[in-house]
Amino acid sequence: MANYDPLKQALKKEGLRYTIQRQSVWDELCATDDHRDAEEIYMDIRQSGSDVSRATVYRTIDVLVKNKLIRKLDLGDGRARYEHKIDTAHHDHLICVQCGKIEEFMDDLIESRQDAIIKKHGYKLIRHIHQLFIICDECSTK
Amino acid sequence: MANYDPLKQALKKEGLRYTIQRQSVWDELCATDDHRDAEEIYMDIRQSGSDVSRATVYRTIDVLVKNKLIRKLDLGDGRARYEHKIDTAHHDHLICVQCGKIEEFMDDLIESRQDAIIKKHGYKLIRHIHQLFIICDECSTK
DNA sequence: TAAATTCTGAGACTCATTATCAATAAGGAG
DNA sequence: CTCCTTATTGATAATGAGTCTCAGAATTTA
Repeated sequence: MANYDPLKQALKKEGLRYTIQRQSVWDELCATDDHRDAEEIYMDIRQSGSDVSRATVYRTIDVLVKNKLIRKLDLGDGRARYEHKIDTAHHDHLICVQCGKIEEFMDDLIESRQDAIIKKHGYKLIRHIHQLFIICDECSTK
Repeated sequence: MANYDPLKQALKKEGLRYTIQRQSVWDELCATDDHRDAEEIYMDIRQSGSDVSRATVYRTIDVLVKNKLIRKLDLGDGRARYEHKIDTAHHDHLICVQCGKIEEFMDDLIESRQDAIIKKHGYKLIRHIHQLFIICDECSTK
């Protein structure tokens, strides 16, 4: 159908109302493939002419994460980053500890080994985090 | 040599003094194989009869992490956990999202795939985080 | 022993995130 | 379309892990 709208679907599922603020947050998240923190997203929304409070940005992000429209990344530096999941396949992250650049990687073999480990223990996998902290080529030649 | 003392070695390397407080923190960290947060470690030190301030616990932990005597775990819940690295091989973690139990796993194939990915990009691996969030067998039968 | 330097502890502070609550807006009933 | 109920918003206070500050205590060096 032409009107497939993941935001409205998620809100309906959660019994929440559709508002311009929530739309603005979602739009901003979809606007780039970056990995931004809440403050950056908040500032970028203002930049784009909309006005949504920080509180609403945080609240909306929570709903979107819960409904898997966006992914939350914890890089261990105290600020969560977010990326949208529109038209993206599963991937994990390479993070340059020097310049902060974030790239994505995916390895079927690693994924299947993970599953095997879980199965061996008789556990159920809920989610996983796999981050490779590196020094990128640009940073290492400086 | 019989007097190999990793704490004293690390302190010397950092140009820091040896104190009873730092010894207490190190002793407490070595006392269990648990994955405790700073507050738990602080309380356990008091429990054991010593008295070290929270500030000193945090400060000492930093030195120990920097010198790889202990490992810091970030589970994404806002509290860092610590585990000592005495007589332990490299491993990653399985975390039950229900009961919080933490187990360890290690897979050579995954490790080598990681290295291959880094090499392919021409990067240098500094460290990695690989966490499998699961529901353990006990929790799933409840 | 004295002087110089490092450590410690108590509490103030930071900073990302969450909670509070009065004012506002959405959505349904009529 | 208007009223009414209920959810949402924004401003700001609160939270909580972790860090910083600084005066007094301890250690090392001279």
